[in-house]
Amino acid sequence: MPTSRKATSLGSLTGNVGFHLRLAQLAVFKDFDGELSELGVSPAVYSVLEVLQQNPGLTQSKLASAVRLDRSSMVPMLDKLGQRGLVERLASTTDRRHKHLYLTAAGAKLLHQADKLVSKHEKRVCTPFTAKEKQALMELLARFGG
Amino acid sequence: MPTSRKATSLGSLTGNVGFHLRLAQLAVFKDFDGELSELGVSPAVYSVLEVLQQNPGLTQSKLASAVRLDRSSMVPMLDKLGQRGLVERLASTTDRRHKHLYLTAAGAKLLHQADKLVSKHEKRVCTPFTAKEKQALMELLARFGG
DNA sequence: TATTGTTATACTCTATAACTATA
DNA sequence: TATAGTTATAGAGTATAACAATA
Repeated sequence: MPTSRKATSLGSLTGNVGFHLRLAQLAVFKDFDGELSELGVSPAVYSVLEVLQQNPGLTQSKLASAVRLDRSSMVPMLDKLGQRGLVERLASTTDRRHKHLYLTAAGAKLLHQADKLVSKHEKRVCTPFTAKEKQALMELLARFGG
Repeated sequence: MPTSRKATSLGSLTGNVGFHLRLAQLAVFKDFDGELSELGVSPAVYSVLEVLQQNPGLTQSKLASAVRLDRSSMVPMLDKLGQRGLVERLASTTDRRHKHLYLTAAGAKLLHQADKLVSKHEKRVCTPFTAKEKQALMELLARFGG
């Protein structure tokens, strides 16, 4: 028998939120990667740099919870960013368990470049939406408790 | 110095689609897992079972592209489902490169159980939305080209 | 030559648990 | 006892490249 030419049916997956979130994220992350891989900036790296710029001196655990990673997952990531000279870890003087995180000048510069590319990426990825629709989408997504 | 009590600011991440998609997916998949882990059904497994029920006899490559995986990633997954007695691979009689996939009776039964739990999960995860809002969300997500 | 399923392999992301040093 | 960061480890998920069988 020849393979059927009918389009594959997705059945109940059509109404499945998680499935559609995954497909959307796949498309969006792929576009992100196409735009920012030349800078060596993944979505996770971007979120870390951005949060550190907004919150200089943040501790590792607080950073981890802000970007929704385990604090143990933060360590190798910060190791790499440290090796690249983008982020500094400074031991706290008052509570020596804490390390305060700061973007270096190189980190701030890279983030600035990344911001421009992220803007392009966001615009491209959101071409299917009007400004109102994008706003509505973001607002709906936020309700999942993210 | 005591650690700042201010909420961590997310800066431009607030308007970042990919970041919000990730947070939403994290929340949704976590809920899915809480409901269906007892059945040994992950989101990926569920999507495969559902697509096979809808499209009996599908080949591996077509299944892979339907659920957006590489065909090589399909192999270990189908191995596991085969070992669990949920899915059969039948060599095609006409094109011996193809293998046609079928849900077994056990697979259909498990999917039926899963469907009920997925319904519960979907309802719970979508409590923040009216029916109209959910529909709007799904429609917006679909526009990413997923 | 091209395609299907397969294998071997490796990489990314992430979490869990246990350790250390502090508090 | 509790917390911050670390380490070691493992698991899931996924992809790439190359191979055998077949078309």
